[in-house]
Amino acid sequence: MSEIFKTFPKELGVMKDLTKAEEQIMQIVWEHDKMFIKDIVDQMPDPKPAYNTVGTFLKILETKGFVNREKVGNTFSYSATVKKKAYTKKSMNGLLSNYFEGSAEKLFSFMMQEKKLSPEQVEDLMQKLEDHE
Amino acid sequence: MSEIFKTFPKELGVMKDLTKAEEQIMQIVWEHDKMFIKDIVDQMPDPKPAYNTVGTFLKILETKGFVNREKVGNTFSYSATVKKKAYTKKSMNGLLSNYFEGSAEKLFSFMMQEKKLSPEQVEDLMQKLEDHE
DNA sequence: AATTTACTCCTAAATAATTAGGAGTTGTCC
DNA sequence: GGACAACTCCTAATTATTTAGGAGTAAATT
Repeated sequence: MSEIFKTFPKELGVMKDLTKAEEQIMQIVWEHDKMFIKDIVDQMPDPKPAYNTVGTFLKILETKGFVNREKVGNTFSYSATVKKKAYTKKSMNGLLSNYFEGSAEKLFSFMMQEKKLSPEQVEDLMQKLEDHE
Repeated sequence: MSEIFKTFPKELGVMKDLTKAEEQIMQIVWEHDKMFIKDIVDQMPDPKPAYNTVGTFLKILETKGFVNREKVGNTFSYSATVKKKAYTKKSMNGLLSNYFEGSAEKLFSFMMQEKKLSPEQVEDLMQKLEDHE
């Protein structure tokens, strides 16, 4: 693959948004490499949707390019094609631009203020990250 | 106000989600303390929605508890009742739990990896925050 | 005082998202 | 080999969201 295309992965440019119901299914698919519809239904919280409901969403997700289906015996298994990390990035960018003027610093500041993380914890974390590089 | 109620602000428990169109309006209302419908329409990007469309959303937002309207002369002005910060918190919590297993540390790590922020920038930021306390 | 303007309130059309049923196929199990 | 289970594909009903028109009112304009 040429270098140019690495700059335009599907994950960034063309990626659609997920609706809530679609996202719920993706969360399950992301956790399990390959899944059958019935296994997805099993993983859903009560009240569990009908088998065909999940099937419908998988078809939508397939046309949106989020999953791929593969014949296994006489049925199909589904797996994520868009990685969770890629969608996370997209979601973060949305939140960042709508709520933090696109500034990651503002986001960090917000998170710390909300007492989710103390300066000491950030210090430790940073240390670990620096060590990794 | 008694101490007890500070524990259960509307912002945390009962707060509804905004749809995309509603959120777009709120973004504008959040930036301006009090607004008339026509001023909101003016702030919308092209193609601008009809006056009544914005009015409809403001009514929905009022029933959802996000805005308050106030008679000014023979018309109404609208202002946000849910603060942008409160909704930001809710959105962040959603993202956090869906994409970072509820861990702010994981979010921080992700953000740094995505090169939105270098360790040095975090260092500086933390310094500022510590100075503030 | 008739016309225009700017708004209100109510209503509904159009589109998108969610949910699932029915008909048909294939394989399995007494 | 008939009954049942598990699946596919197609279709549609229901509900939520988005969009804006129409009728009426009150003030402003000429």
